[in-house]
Amino acid sequence: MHAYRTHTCGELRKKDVGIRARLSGWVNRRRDHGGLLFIDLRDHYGITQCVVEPDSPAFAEVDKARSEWVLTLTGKVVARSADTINEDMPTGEVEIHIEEVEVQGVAQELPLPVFGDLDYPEDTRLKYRFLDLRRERLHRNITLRSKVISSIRRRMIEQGFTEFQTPILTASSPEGARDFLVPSRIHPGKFYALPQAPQQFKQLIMVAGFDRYFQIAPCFRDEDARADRSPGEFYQLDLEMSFVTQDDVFAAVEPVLHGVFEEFAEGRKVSPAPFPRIPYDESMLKYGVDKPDLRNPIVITDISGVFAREDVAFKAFKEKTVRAVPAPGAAVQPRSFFDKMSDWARNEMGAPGLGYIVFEDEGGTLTGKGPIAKFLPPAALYEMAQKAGVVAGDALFFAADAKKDRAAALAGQARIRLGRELGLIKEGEFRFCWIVDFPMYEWNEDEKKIDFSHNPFSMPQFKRDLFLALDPANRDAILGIKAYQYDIVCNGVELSSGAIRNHDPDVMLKAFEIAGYPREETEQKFAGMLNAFRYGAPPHGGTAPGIDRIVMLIAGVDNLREVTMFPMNQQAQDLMMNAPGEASLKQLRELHIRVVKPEKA
RNA sequence: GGGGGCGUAGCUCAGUUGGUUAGAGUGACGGCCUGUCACGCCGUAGGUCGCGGGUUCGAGCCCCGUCGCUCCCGCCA
Repeated sequence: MHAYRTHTCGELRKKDVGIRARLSGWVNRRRDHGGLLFIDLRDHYGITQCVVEPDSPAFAEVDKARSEWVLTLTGKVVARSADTINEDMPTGEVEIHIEEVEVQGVAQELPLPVFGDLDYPEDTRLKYRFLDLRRERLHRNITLRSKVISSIRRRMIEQGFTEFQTPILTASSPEGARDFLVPSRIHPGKFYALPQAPQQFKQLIMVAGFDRYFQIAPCFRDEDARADRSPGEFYQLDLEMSFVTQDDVFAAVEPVLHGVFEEFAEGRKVSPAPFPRIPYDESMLKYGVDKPDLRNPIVITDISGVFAREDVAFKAFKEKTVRAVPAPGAAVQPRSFFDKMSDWARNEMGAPGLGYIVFEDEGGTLTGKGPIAKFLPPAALYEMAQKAGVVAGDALFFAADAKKDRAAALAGQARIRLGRELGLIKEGEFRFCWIVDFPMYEWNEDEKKIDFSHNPFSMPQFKRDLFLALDPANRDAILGIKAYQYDIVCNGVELSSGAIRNHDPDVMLKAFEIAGYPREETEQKFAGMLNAFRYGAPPHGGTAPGIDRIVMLIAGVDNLREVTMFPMNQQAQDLMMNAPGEASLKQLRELHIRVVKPEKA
């Protein structure tokens, strides 16, 4: 008989009755009936009830065992009597009558109980991650993550993609985030950077003549954490293809994402391919964000024109961008509902307020109620209702600002909030969309200069010779340029961004020049890639959906730590391994590093 | 860097307007119990109320500072 087990703890069934079996696992639960002692033994696969009676030679030893001790139990598999069958357990029709026991590992009193489904403080969970991971929910999530990744990998390979590894110790990659640096021992004063993404490598893979590359790629960015953004490191499904248009990339990615979500949907609805394509400008207008949650039925409208009418006396909104956010059925809400929205806009959004009108039906005519309504004659009210698509019983909230972007953003946040507060968001659905035609550049008001608005390696949607001839001072023309740049969004979560890349060295130098980088600097900073592009570069493009966020959506959790095996805390510390830690003087000397601690304020 | 929330037994939490010896559940320990599956019953131990200072006759509670965690803003295209 095997030293540790003949079966797993999730394996034994009625058909096994009569055999002698050996199980190893953790004591999930101990129930002492004096003359009779039950041990629920748990391993990765499941739980099996084991029983020992006082006349068994093993009784005294089993009696000592406590929660989370590791035991090897040997005994006969016995059918439970009809009245003791546990239908909630897969192994509930049988139990083991313990004849032998071996203690493999004892456990101290637990700082974090494994049994039960209570919530525990994050620092306790992180410090004792190995205990937290034993618990059913986390154990299931991490297993799910693995299944999702193998499903992705299988689907990518089926579509003709090939997986390659790219370096972890590399040069700084220009994704815009802060780099993690690794000092070089051999080259004093020089540093490797951990890749923020394998961006340049995957483009070089295309230049190298490979096609359809993918990788479940670790990415490193030294930026502060959020619930859906781990500090330091995360994984992307990184992919790149040659000789493709934007539509080809979409057509390659859609079946993978749709397939994976469908595979683990468990009854939830998944957008069929092709996913809707929404231009960036349209998304900013209708949803006020570039990552709309399409489960939310609210659509924002621009009604600046209504407040500009001569017969509208409400001066505060004149000459401003006014966006209307419908609140379907909100007429029945108490006054406090509207006050709370306004408080929220003031306190959290830094807005002067959030005006509103409640639409009602009075004898067949549409009327408006609320502080602003009296400034609008019936004709203006009617025009507004028409434009915003509201009827009697609905309300309209107004986001107004002299700056278009700020009005859009406030409206977008109000839309999200109203959707939640009014219970309008349909659960049990995965609604995908592509956001396309991102602007290539944006105006940096602080530094009074033109910046790349997203990925600097995207191909501008502009005729080559006209682009090369652009005057960098022609701000209007430049800010109007769109890029072949796209995001994929699911339920308001940005899963990835991607682009058709700029593979033309002249266009690339020009693109950087417009953003204020002299040619020499671009040449030097991206020497590897620019150089490669001068020896025959294919048109190529790709994208990189975030693995962690995909698993979060599928697992239905709102924190990355629920789907990450060994996460760090918000301060980017590993409380279990005590990382980051100090380096010894010897290590520092070898690396030619001296530590200068910040002065305490 | 900034803002909100939290910090009381090993663990999860309660603790009224500032007022006697800070409680419960769970876990631990001891006892009883032969069919439980969150077993049940009885008992015992377990507390620097995050830390420091202040107000007060009196502080877990109020004030100031500080530390830790968390969520958000900045940042991350």
